[in-house]
Amino acid sequence: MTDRSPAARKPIRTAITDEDGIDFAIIELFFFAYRDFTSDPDQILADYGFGRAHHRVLHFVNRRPGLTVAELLDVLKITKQSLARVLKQLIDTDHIVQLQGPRDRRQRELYPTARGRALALALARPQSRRIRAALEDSGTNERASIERFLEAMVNPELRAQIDIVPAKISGKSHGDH
Amino acid sequence: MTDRSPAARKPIRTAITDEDGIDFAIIELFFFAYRDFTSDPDQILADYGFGRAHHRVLHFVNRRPGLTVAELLDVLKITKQSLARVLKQLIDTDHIVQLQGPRDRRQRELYPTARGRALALALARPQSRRIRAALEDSGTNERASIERFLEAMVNPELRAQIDIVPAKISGKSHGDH
DNA sequence: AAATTGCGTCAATAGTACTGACATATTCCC
DNA sequence: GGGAATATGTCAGTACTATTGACGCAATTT
Repeated sequence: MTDRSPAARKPIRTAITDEDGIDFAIIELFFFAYRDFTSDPDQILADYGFGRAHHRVLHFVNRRPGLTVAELLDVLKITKQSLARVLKQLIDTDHIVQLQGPRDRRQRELYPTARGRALALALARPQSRRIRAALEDSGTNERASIERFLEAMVNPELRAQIDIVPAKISGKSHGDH
Repeated sequence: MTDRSPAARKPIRTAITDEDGIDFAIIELFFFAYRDFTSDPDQILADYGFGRAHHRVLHFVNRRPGLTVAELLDVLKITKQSLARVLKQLIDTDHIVQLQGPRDRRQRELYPTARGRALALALARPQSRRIRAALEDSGTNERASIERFLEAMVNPELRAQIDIVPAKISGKSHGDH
């Protein structure tokens, strides 16, 4: 089946373009943007012996204090076993604590400690700086359109995960500005 | 030094907000958007026994036909040894060919084959569809502002890597001659 | 009482990355 | 010409993140 003839190995010397209406420009920009976006916290995490997995857990536990292990697995889309090691390390280092669920005592509600909150903020700070700078650089007054675009990039079924977050929903939920 | 007292493990029950001016909304949206953005090609790659690493190599070899191994390593920011396995598989399956450099015969110029070109397109198609849909959904007529934002998110020193690409400006570049 | 659920853990495996070391061919430079 | 530097390939060892499968325990549900 596989064509091993020399012809099949002829090199194509022209660059792929936006033929077929494929948006390579944004595809590639998205790759580079995300690569650099995650590189900031990666540097900090290395000091703790943590990886990106720890960051994600820390982030969501801070964003939705009291979420259960099952809920966390659902958001991260990883397996229980993958989470286990990472979560254990974060608990052992007092970044996260588990509390028995009030209604269902089988559940473990996850909360950040002061230390976990501090680390989450430290990790988010350079990312936020980068975003702010990008919004200014690009002259994008329209922060809202960036937000809408990113949200529209998420699978519709999964958009629920986003809206769980407090801030966003009622446009201006008290608390900050 | 580590405070192991009970006080240090007190749970924080309030969600982290945009306190300190941290832009959690976009941080999180970026995470979800990229997660789903990469999930499309991941599905296709699985059929070939390939992973995300193969996708990246394939993409850049198609984008910049004739780039050398060293240049590819620089763009991907991985080590030679990491690239080796992936590249070997792509060559063995006739997705990519190596040609001896014309000026410097130590160099190996990398080119896609017809098959490699086809796979790159197949992988990009769903991503491009998602982008197109997101631009329409979000009513963002201003595709340019999304592009500017993403570009501004990239480390300035590394923006050169982006601009190497032909397409963008004179829609009809010939790659080489 | 029995079945189910939420969580934790053990064992085995895989994919992707890393560092270090070394071989080969080629080119550069004195 | 000959040595140094360069471009690539490869071998060995390690680490991290992820996977699946299986099992145990406690609590809840039926």
